[in-house]
Amino acid sequence: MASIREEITGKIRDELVAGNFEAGVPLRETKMAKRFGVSRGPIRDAFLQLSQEGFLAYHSNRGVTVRHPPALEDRSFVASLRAQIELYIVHKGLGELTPEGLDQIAVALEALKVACAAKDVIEVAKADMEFHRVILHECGGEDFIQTWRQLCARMLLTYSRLKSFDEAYAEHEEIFELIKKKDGNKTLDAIERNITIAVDNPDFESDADDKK
Amino acid sequence: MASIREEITGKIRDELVAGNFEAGVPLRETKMAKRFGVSRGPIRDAFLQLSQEGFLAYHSNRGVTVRHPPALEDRSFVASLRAQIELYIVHKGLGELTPEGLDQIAVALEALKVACAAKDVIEVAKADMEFHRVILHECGGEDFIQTWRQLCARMLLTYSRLKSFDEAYAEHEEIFELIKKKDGNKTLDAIERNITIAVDNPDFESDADDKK
DNA sequence: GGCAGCTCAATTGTAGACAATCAGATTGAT
DNA sequence: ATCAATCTGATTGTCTACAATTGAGCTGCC
Repeated sequence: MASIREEITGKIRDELVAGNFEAGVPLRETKMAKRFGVSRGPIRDAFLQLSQEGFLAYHSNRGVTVRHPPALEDRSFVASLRAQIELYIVHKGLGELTPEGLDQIAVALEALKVACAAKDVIEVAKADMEFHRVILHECGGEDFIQTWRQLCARMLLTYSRLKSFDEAYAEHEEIFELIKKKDGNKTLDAIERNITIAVDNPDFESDADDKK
Repeated sequence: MASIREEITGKIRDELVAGNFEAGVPLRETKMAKRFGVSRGPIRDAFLQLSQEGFLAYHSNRGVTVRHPPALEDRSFVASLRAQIELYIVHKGLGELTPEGLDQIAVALEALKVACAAKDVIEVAKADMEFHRVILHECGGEDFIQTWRQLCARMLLTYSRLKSFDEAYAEHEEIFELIKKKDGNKTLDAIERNITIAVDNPDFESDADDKK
């Protein structure tokens, strides 16, 4: 069973991904503690962790605020870094992928299928990342997951799958099929397309952030 | 004045960089708390933060252990990611660098000079990173610093400037001079060389880490 | 009116006590 | 002797209370 801190961290993270909090507004330890019916301790830990993950901005003695998404011009760079990590790990670990690993990936893909069918954007975002995470994990990329997570966090602050849900799922299904075939080159291509394609789309509000 | 948590985090981080703790051994909250004469609260926070930064490995209900350095084969990839971030930020922000910013960089460079003169490897490592950090900061790269920090942490777990102290300093001085001239291309080259050159050197113990 | 300094409520930072959890040792049956 | 269940000491997880810090509003002087 997960600790309170982990549970809370997950729940708050979900809400941040869902966009329930406006960028820049402060989150109060007391308020969150009351809301979840726990003491401030675990909330504090969760805030600290989410700050490190890149979702919140920590201000000494003044609490945390919801972090602004990256500037438009930086987003493709973030995506590029994330893609590089995934490609590196999959390239390295695809060979040693175990049948059990494949099963795990299949489970994650199934979750994505359900989320897409339900047209639940938040669940799709979570399942999308989880699918990629499982792949990295099974390919032995544990060492890079923290950094990968930070980059994902930045992307999730403006998650926007412009394609239809069906297409989004199809993309990931293709990746899975290629992984099963252990077709290295095609797998890498498919992953790269999947990560970078969603970024180059300026048909969203600019989210003009005021620095500081 | 910094909070206890921040002070403790810094001190433990320094010791980790210095290699005072062997990889894999657990750090105990109680022991640290006694050692620094504070309660477990700030220690806990520090452990959590250092885990996120990549220095420690967090195990649920079982505390933290000193993280193993990245596998040899992964190190150049880590360096590459770090270099890309620095290059991207400097490329973007070199133009808007203010005179005050230049002063800040000069201060950091001076600290590196002192550390090199003293032949204090730990201080050199810290000053080296701080020099780069200030540059990123002054070039408006605040948004990427957390990720950059993680990558640096991985590199610091096996910091080894094989060159002489004088050469190490000279490299950074060159970077500073090029920045002053706002010579974009040459600056980027110099930074890239500085980051990646220290990695391709297998004349160190392998640090053969057992996974898990 | 404008501004320096003060006051105070709100909020985060830290301490210390208690509860939950885990790994290793002990016990006991087979 | 082997192995599973239990016990136990050490360690982390959480809670409550208190201290320190911040920023906003007030006060009074110019």
